[in-house]
Amino acid sequence: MVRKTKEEAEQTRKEIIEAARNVFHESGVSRSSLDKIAKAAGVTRGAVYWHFADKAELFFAMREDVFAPMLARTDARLYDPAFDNPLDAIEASITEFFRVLAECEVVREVFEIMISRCEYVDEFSSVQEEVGRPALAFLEKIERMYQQAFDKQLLRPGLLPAMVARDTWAFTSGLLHLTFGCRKNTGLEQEIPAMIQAHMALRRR
Amino acid sequence: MVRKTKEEAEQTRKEIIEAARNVFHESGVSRSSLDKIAKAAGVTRGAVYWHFADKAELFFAMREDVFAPMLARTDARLYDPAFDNPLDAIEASITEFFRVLAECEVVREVFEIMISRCEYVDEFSSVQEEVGRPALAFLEKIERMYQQAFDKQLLRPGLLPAMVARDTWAFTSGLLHLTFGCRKNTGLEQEIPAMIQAHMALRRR
DNA sequence: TTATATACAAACACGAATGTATGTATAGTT
DNA sequence: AACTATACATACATTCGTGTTTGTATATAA
Repeated sequence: MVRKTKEEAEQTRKEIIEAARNVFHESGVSRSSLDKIAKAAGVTRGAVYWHFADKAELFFAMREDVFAPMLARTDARLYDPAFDNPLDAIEASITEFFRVLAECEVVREVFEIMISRCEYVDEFSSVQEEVGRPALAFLEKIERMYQQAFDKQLLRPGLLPAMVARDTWAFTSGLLHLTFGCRKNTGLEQEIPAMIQAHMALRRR
Repeated sequence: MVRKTKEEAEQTRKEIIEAARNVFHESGVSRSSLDKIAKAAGVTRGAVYWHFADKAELFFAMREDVFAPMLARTDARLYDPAFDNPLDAIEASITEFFRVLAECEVVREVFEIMISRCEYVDEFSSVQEEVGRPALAFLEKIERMYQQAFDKQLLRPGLLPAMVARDTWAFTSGLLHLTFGCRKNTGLEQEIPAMIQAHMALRRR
């Protein structure tokens, strides 16, 4: 029962990625042997090595599957022409990010793996850059939006776009990390939309 | 040349912890074999197993060495009676945290290990709780401080202590994570004091 | 129709890491 | 002075994971 059709092969590829996500999330990346992942996917290591060069490549594939759509969704809100107030766009974009995070378990698992179940050394140190780049990009995007808000006199007087952008940048990053770090202790997730709203209210005129 | 004196034994214990920190930081916790750590410390695995039950216990010891003093220093600022404005105390406490982080490489290495070179599963999942607890405690502390500021009418009108506390909480966490995530890309570290000041200025009357 | 590349499974070879058990010289203790 | 616990070093056994190689049935292209 070998030599599947192309569609079937693509299907097993997806199943391997899904299994990897589950095993990574359960055991951490380092302790997730390819054999464990293969068995979780109902295949052997042969199949895994056929589709992916090694564990790192499998990890990257898993990550890319959820990262790109996430960026697309948040950017769609950020640049939604329906908002004539840039501050509303920023708020909507961040809110959308955490909404997806709360609603989609796959996304949540991948983020949790990347935040607290992966060691960024050697082959994986590039992951940190790949995560850092969108983070930097996000900073630049919202700085431009805040600049627009500033030009439109929508920012509270005395506030500089660069500074409030960095503040929002840190706030967002912290919120993301805290959702995973202190998840069981608090009902933080329920409060997130209110926190985002309060954060933005701080800088509205 | 065995059976050292008690002081010498304590010294090798410290050297093992220091070696562990270096190796953890270089290779990540998972890929740091006890043999590698032992050799970095100039001893054999026998010595490591004599002082520590396993890698996790060694990790905990390394962490505790820098965590407790850090908490003491930031709390000292937070509760410094010299500040009659609680907002100044909060600002000083956070500033102090990042000042120590910038100045002390040992502290920086340990935090970097904990943030991006350790997988929080199995034996290490308890670490996440131990880190989450002080984080929660910090939230409660600054919420009380903000409450005092509120009572003294030092908070900008319309702001609720609980909300600004959470905002500062997320901001601080994000700043910490971003210093390691985007370190090489930007000169972020230089800007941190200004960012903290701007963050606090947002909520001052 | 035949040939070939595909999509895996199965087997192999190797290193690396762990935990433990044992050896041993000496600092402390009585 | 003799004894014992200490502070390691050394050796052993075992497990686990990886990368590669080989085998093989079949989809697919010619």
